[in-house]
Amino acid sequence: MKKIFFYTILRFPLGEIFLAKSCRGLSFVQFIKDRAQLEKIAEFFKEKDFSLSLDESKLHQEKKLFYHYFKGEKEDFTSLPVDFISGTPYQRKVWQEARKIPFGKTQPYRFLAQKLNHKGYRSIGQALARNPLLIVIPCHRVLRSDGTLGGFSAGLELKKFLLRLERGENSN
DNA sequence: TACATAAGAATAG
DNA sequence: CTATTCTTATGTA
Repeated sequence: MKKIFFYTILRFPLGEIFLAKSCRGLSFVQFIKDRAQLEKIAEFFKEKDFSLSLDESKLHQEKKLFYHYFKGEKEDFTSLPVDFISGTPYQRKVWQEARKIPFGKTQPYRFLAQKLNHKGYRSIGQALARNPLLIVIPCHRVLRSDGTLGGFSAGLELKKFLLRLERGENSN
């Protein structure tokens, strides 16, 4: 029996975002850079033998949250049910820890490492780079210890945009 | 099993 | 600023 996912695509100032959820919760949130990105996503679901079905109505709640968020309103995604469809146990631990970073705050990678009791800071970055739930898992709020941004899988521009948004400096 | 890689950090020069 | 070293999960062979 194939697992079924409902998806929709929503617009925001920098482009489009792909949302997918299962019956258990939100599973996938990705920035769409171009058409190739969409095909990669479709392939990912195909390889996992998951079926995708366009259904906006089933994602009504999530869409509302994102629209509010992009208007600069303080939104809290922590109570939203999620359903991880990828990731090792370690990665999921890092993701769950990262979700707890509140709106508008930033933390160094070290902060997450300390919570997990080790010094392999780089593996934290590796885990966040595979974050399947953009924004819901706020990896854009994780910076380097010296205050520089570090990296971002969906592009540093997006990371900067999200940080400005949360500081209410979304004028540029 | 062995080795290279990664969105880091601390330190020395 | 750059170079070096430490660290650890992960992917590849």
